[in-house]
Amino acid sequence: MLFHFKDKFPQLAPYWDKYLEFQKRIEVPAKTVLLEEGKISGQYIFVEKGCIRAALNNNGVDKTIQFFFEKEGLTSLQSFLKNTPSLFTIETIEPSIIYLLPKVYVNKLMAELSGEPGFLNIILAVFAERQLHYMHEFVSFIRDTPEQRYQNLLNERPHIIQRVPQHYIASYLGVTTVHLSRIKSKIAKGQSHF
Amino acid sequence: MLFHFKDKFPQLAPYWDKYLEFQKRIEVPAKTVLLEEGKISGQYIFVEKGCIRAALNNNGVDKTIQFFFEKEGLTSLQSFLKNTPSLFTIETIEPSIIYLLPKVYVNKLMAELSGEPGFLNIILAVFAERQLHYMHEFVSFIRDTPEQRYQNLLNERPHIIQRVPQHYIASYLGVTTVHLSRIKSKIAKGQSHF
DNA sequence: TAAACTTGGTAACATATGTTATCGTCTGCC
DNA sequence: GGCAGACGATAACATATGTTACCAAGTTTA
Repeated sequence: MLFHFKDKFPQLAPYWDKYLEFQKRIEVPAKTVLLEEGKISGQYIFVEKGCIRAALNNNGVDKTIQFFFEKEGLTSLQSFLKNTPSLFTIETIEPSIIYLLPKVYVNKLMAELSGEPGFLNIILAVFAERQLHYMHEFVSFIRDTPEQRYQNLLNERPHIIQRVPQHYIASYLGVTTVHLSRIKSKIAKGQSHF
Repeated sequence: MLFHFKDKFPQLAPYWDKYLEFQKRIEVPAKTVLLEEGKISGQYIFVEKGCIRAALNNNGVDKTIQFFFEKEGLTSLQSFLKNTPSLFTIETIEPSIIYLLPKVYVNKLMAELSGEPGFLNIILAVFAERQLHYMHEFVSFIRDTPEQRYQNLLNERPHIIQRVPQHYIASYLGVTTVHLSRIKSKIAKGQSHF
């Protein structure tokens, strides 16, 4: 969960280089499944180029729950830490270049890093960020309407709307593709009343 | 963020005792505000007895986002760590007995603990749990209907339904009190068809 | 003890959102 | 070049959910 912070925390860079040889670089087309729902996650995923989504199958309906882009790392945390079946699938949206680091090396890396001064603060910052991210997503569902969540996406993470097919965004916002279309057309009409 | 794990991780117990003298014990009635939305969190909150909610004001509408009970600890993490205005209010639901530990002591405690062997694993486990909690809440909004979320509450955390007034639960589920009443009566009808 | 407040149920109506179906465009592929 | 599938817009109708209003039973408080 650390490599995507190597720019933010320069003291991690040597470790990145050291573990580079254990990472498997793969170049894959769109819609390649990197981790299947129900399987156990055995590796950490780092996005060099392209774009990825996490999704789950709910009674035959595909629901996207998160997007990842260049320089971001991910895994199914719960599956990775607890060796339990992953609750979601991880698959590419665009043709992508991915680095995979097997779990054994992640564990070795963590053990090495635990001696690094200041590492505790780094790991706390990383985990706190993730926790706050999910909390904000969750609060947004309690507080905002789907239209407001779409506006938030537009304002705060427009790259998602630009790069990701709309039907993935719809389920991520908690609505159907039909309703997301309605939201967009409503916003477009509103803007034309200038 | 640690004291509520002192039972789970016995090696923390001595620190709990050591810092007990810096904790302020207060006994407060229901609806006592412990942290106001917009203010900066300066202390960690531990629930000895009673029950607490986190909530925010959205255009005059009160929305509950989380509940806490005996032996749980909490704070506005983002406000506490970053010294930014809290996004939510923390207030008691029932008359409660609360322990408050000022931030300076939390920091001291963290510094001391960082030398404890195995502490890294503990803190990672604690943060991972919280992260997964919020992720599950968030995924539930994408995947489930309000009725399903109410059923989940009934099955997984019935104590919430038993102890907390229904209008708090309604906003927590993302619906109005009227609709939660409908959900309950629908479920009751379903069950009576035996 | 009476008034005020809190809590929760229900009805009637309004709005938001889902479902199903149809159409058009684009893109990859053979 | 054409065909199949992916993607997105829209309409018509069905269902879910919100809004407002009213009622009733506790509970707190003056």
